[in-house]
Amino acid sequence: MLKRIRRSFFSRSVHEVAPDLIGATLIVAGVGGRIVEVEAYHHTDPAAHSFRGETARNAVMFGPPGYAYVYRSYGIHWCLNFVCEPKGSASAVLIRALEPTAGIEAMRRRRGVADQRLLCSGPGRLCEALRITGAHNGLALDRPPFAIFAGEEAVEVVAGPRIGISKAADLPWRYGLKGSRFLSKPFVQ
DNA sequence: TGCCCGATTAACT
DNA sequence: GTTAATCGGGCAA
Repeated sequence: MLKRIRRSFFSRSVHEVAPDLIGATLIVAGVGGRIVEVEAYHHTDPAAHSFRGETARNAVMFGPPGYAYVYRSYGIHWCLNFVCEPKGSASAVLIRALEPTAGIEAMRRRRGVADQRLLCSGPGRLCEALRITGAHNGLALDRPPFAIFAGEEAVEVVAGPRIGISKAADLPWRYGLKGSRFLSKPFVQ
């Protein structure tokens, strides 16, 4: 029986929410899969968008938890975050990879590739596969088109340094499902 | 106003 | 291993 995650799930520290999201299922308009990789971004962290204060782009991060923060990366891709902690904390979890479980044919059409491992293994790829754009910025995570379900069984979570950042690159705030073939990059031992 | 760089990806050599 | 695609934030002037 699938248990839907409510907005209150996100009103905790990103360091609790991030590993708890591994194994949960994210569905957007009927398409999605199991979350196998995330990264935590805290407002005291130089690598976080919210580190230098509120701007028009990151305003959603400064709002209440349980909402989607979507931003454009490298002018090309979209990246999806879940806002966490009490309002004003400006902390969020970046969703980096999914194991596709629902709407796989739709994902293949949108992504233009057949290999299931290339559909959602990366923050930009997963947004293209789920058709997430700036239009989703600020939407509640417990209302359509979003739906998030708790994992049905306990999973083994591994941690490591985050990817693609230059500041605070040593912090082990990337979390993944141990042994998953759908990670954007493997975790080093 | 102009310049640099980034929570990326795919297509190169 | 390297590079282009391409946009907005942040900072210097």
